[in-house]
Amino acid sequence: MEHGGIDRRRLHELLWGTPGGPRRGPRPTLTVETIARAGIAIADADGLEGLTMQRVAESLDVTKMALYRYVPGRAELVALMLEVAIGEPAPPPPGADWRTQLDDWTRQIFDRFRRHPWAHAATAAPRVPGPNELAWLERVVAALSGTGLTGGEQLDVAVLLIGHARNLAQHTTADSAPGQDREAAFTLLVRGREERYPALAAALRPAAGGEVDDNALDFGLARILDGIAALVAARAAGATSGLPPGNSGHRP
Amino acid sequence: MEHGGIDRRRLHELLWGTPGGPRRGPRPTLTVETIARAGIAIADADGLEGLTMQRVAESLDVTKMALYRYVPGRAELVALMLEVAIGEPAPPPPGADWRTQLDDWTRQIFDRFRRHPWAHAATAAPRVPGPNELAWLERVVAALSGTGLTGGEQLDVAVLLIGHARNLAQHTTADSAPGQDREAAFTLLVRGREERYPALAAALRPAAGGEVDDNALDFGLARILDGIAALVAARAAGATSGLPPGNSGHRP
DNA sequence: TAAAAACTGTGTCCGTTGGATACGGTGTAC
DNA sequence: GTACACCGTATCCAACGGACACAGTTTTTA
Repeated sequence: MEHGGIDRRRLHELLWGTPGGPRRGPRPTLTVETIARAGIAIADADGLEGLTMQRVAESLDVTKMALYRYVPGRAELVALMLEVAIGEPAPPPPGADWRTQLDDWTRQIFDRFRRHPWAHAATAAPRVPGPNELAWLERVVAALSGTGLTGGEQLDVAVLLIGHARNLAQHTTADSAPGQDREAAFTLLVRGREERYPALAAALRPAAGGEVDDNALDFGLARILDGIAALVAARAAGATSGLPPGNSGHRP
Repeated sequence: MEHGGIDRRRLHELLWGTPGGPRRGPRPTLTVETIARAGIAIADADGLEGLTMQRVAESLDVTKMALYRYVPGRAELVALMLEVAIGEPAPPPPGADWRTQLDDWTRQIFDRFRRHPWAHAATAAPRVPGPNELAWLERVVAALSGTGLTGGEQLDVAVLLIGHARNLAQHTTADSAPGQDREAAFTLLVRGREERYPALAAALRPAAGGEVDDNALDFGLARILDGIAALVAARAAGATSGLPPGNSGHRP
């Protein structure tokens, strides 16, 4: 199944189209957003593979085929669900510097992804971005507009941060502590294979210290923001001496 | 479809089990690895939703049900495909410092993910790691064992780097330049909506500079490694003064 | 050497899925 | 008022993952 790809034209119209004027015929009993919210509820509970057109229709008290009057197919429905589930970003805290804004931004989008575990799989393929998705992006770029970073670099920062948030939201499966499950599973696998994975065995030993308060989201975010801060500082220093904002990577 | 979850016990046996001694009955015509490689070829060409048991069986000249003698089901097949497609990591360049090693490591796993676009979707759900996946992890931890980072932090670095590589492998869809498609698509969407996305519009303006040689992988990787370097330096300075390796995040 | 046991690949069957299509009812514009 | 556009529904279909019983093949056991 998965009959063909997604209908980009209709999806774009659904994401960006205006409500439209008066129309003929009977009044629609549903809305695209209503359908999307029903799908979100199902996917939140049973994951993306538990989302069937039948179940969505049942939860709305309509027939399965009625949904196709609003949505071209299942793939487009998932795309619309994503746009609705991500929602609008909260307004930035006024007067905060770029680092505080990006820190806050990453944690917010992390929360959204964690609330909807299926969102990770839904964003696995290249897709048509919706208004909300662009609004989130706008916030990152706006936070960085004061720094010396170029436009392309600002977008790269957004890609970097959203990737980290999304990745960590997947690893943190809501139920227990962020790193606890991971380390426990690894410890079981490495046990008896210490000669094959010596460094891993050493790292998993309790004596390695620092496991308490381990939080992969905080750790990675702090590292990323540190790295961005270093670049911002370099740009600020270079701008006064007329240095062009060229390649600042450390590729050996 | 997607009949139930994956059979963790059989998958663990398939990933970690030994070849086993002599067995009764007719000799098997297939191998699990043969099946996995056939699946990889199909998924590489037509994506994960083009992967059906029927097609895998046809490409191996057997019946669909014959595959179930080797693999519990489709989900487990995908997991095995992932382990085979990722493969063993290349040996680290001898004598390289941790930064060079991690840089090299990230680019290598980025390449693997880019070669198999379906791998991103295959790693969307929490899974049972295989020997190869653990070997990749081992390399990161080994590279960092000389630094002052704790075991948990070393694992966090691995999560951070693999997340970035995987994320960028998705955005870079092999065909064209890494950031070109992205910016072109964004520009089209923002056009006519500059008042709604002002910062984004400014960032996408050609006058923003720096678009040339834009590479999101290089950019993010350099930022991450810069951030890790700062932590390593702080740990090295703190170790001589007896500072405990506590929280070094910058949460405001 | 004969028989039993274990394992293989195959054919048949089933429930569920996404989706196409044709139909009758319903509301608006001319 | 009437034609037309739109709605929800009922029916139908192909493709999918998988269960199950069966017949053939090889090794172990008696």
